[in-house]
Amino acid sequence: MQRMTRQRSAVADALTEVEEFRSAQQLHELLRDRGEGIGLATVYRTLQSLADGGEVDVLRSTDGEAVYRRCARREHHHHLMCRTCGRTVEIDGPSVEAWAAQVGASHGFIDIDHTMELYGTCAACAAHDAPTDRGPGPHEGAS
Amino acid sequence: MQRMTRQRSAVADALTEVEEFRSAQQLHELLRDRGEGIGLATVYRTLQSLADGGEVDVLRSTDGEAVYRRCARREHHHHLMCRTCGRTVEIDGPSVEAWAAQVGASHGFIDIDHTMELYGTCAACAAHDAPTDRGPGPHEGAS
DNA sequence: GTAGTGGTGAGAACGATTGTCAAACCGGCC
DNA sequence: GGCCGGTTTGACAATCGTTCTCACCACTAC
Repeated sequence: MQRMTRQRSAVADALTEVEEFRSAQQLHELLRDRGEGIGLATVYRTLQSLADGGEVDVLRSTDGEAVYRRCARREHHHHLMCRTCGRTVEIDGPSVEAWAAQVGASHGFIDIDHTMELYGTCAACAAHDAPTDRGPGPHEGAS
Repeated sequence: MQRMTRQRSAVADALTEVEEFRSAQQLHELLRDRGEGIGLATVYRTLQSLADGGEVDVLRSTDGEAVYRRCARREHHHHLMCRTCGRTVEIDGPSVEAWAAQVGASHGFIDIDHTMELYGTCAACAAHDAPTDRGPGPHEGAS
């Protein structure tokens, strides 16, 4: 149960090469451009099964699109993403885990889980922007 | 610019009463049930403008649906939500803010922003479940 | 070779959200 | 109070990401 097909390894390979989060549609387009004959539905299915198996991380971009990435580490970790170029850095948040569990417990909650992502502007992108005028970005409302 | 119409205040009122995160569709249904004649598009538009004005917090449920909530505090804060009943607690994360800024800076990122939500099972729901057998829940993959 | 099982892909279906546009409405002005 | 012009509304179409359907293909065991 779970064969390694041409399409499946193509998706896995693409994810390994690409270091950033990509949407299913982007990956599909990338694979088609590369000459891989692969259907969109297959890309979705494959990504989903990879995600189920913990092979890739999934998260939702702010506009609700699911984006996927193969991460170097399999343990729980977080990401710091450049909001301009999309460059991503994997980071640890040891204190966050502990803090989350503690806050949860203090409110009587158990089985605490959490999601957390950092966004910023990386050094390279900050340099490209007019250094004099970069108003307060569109800070997301929630959380 | 920005009139106070019947529909607009209906949405605002509904959000004030409901203490939990609700999707636009849920709010629309709630208002229709209540007898308010209001269109779905209007609910979306109103929620969006309320969110733009910082009147309500928006976040994405794990299945990509946008959910809205009027929060007691307007400053930045986080949420601890029961994954069973949806009950939500607003929490501070002072250490998180500092940690995020520090981690970002150490990677050369500026203008650090973050999203973070906690999920758990509240005491009431934990009690309702068979206390003997509640396997490890469907822990989300990412983050 | 043949049957069985799982994978694939084109397109339809679906659900959330946004765009369209004429009609209703709000608020200030007379 | 009544009028006027821009704003908001709402039914519906359109869009977009994602999932479903189903006939067909690939691989394995016999």
